[in-house]
Order: sequence, then C-alpha cells, then structure tokens
Amino acid sequence: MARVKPFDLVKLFAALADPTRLRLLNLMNGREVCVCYFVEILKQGQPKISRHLAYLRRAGIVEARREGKWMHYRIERPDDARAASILDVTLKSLETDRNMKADLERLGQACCEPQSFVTLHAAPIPVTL
Amino acid sequence: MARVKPFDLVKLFAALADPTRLRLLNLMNGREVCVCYFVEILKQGQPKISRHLAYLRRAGIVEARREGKWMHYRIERPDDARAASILDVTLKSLETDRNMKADLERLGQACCEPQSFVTLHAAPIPVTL
DNA sequence: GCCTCACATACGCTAAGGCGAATATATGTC
DNA sequence: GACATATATTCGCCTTAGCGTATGTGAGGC
Repeated sequence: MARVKPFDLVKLFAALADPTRLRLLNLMNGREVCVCYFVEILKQGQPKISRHLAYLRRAGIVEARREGKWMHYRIERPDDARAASILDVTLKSLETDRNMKADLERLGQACCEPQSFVTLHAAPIPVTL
Repeated sequence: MARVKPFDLVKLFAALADPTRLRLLNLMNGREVCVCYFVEILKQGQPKISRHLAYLRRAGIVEARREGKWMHYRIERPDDARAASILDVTLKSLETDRNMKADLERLGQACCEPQSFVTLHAAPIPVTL
C-alpha cells in the first residue's frame, strides 16, 4: 500500500497566500463559524467566500460540518507536525494584526445581536472550540 | 510622512509557495551561497534560479552581495516579528525534510570538491553565517 | 409536490506567475 | 578596445487563480 503523501508545504503556503483566506482563518481561530457570518463580516460576495473556504479545505487545514441549512467551518490542525507548526505560528501572527482584531470585534458584535444584521436571521452563533 | 507599510504576510506566503524557492531557502539556511551552486545542485536552468532569487528578494527575505563576477545570496530575517517567526518555523520545518537534507548533502560535497563539478571552476565556497 | 433559504459550483473573463530560449548587463582578463 | 564568465532580464507561451454572474444542490417548511 502506498504511504500517505507527506503534507505538501507548498500547497499550505499557497493556501495562506491570500488576504481573504487569512481573514477567514483568523475568524475561525478557536471557533467554529457559520458561512453567513463570514459573508456579513468580510462584506464580500457569498460565492467568493465559499470558494476560498473550499480552497482551504482542499489544502487540508479546514473542516466543514453541516447543520440543517447551515455549514460550519473550523480549522483542522494537520497531522503533519511541520504543517501544524507553520499554521500555529501563522494564526498567532494574525492575532496581533490590527485589521484582524477589527474582524474579530465585528464577529463578537454579530454574535451578540444577530438581529441587527439583516442577513443573519436565525443563523447559529459561532461556538468556541 | 507615511508610515512604513507593515510587512505583507500575503507576499511572504506567496514567496514560500513554490518548491524551487523553498529549496533555495533551505540551502541558504545558515549560509551565504553563490548562484552557481544553486544551479549545480538544483540541476535547473540559471535564468530560472535567478528569477526565483529575485522573487525572494522582492519579498524581503533574501539579500544579495556582489563579489567580483559572483553573486552571493543569504537569508535576511525581516524586521517584522510576525514575518520573522513564520520564516523561522518554515526553515526549521524544511530541515526535517528528506529531500531538503539531500540538497544540503550535495552542497557539502560541491564545497569539498568543487573541481568535480564542471560548472564550478573557481566559484567561491559558501560561507557559514 | 413546490418554494425558499443557505451554500456550492460552473462559466467566462482577466491578471499573475511559471517556464525555456534568447538577450542584456556587469565584471575580469588580455 | 575585444572577449569570456557569471548573473540578470526580457520575450512569448501556457497554466493557474482570482473575480462576479449565473446556476445547481441540499435541507426545511408548507
């Protein structure tokens, strides 16, 4: 039986080399988040968000879970230790970023008062992991 | 006066998202290396090597120094702490990679017996930093 | 069944990036 | 100056990837 391919670092870096995907990862850092929140907070088209989430999933660093009509996304630490450490450091770096902090703040607001956002009717609140 | 742009992480990841560039960085890890060695060890065209080195330089993680006809390249740790930590972890990850180790071994051989490589006549030997 | 909501995917376009081949530039030698 | 060496850059060509728009799909409500 063929051995599992060692995690492709190039693919990992390619996944990280996009501003939208970094924002998504930052929002998912420590939380499981519903797609509709991404759309609302990043203020970008839903297809664009979905495509980037699919990209992250193909890169092996994000997992999805369906709950009724909603899809929840969360970060999945790769088994490969090297990839995991790179992802860890990246997430830590994002935490110190001004704009990333602002995104998280808006996520907090959206969670506390979802009814204030027209697009978030009965959307499930992000759950801390 | 406009503040210096905070280091662009996206650009950093884009620079890391290429197998050739990762190999180059691995060879420069702890050393200053002459271009001709890269060409010899990676067994790839010289323009290709030069282009990737230029890419790394534009990304702000590599510096060049001229010595006569030869150009020496070395890794330049970015001032930005976040970028530096990501680069550190990346280099550390590369150290554990099988293929990267093989590259370093070939570099060691080329340094000890440069005359065995037709293309490395009087090329300056890589210097540990 | 039909309709709506939440999300995913396909399509057509454009820009970026990788490649090899050819050419340009810089330095050293004579 | 002419010439050789080491490296950089330019030129087409092709592939990848990003975008918005339109369409497909899966779940829930009726």
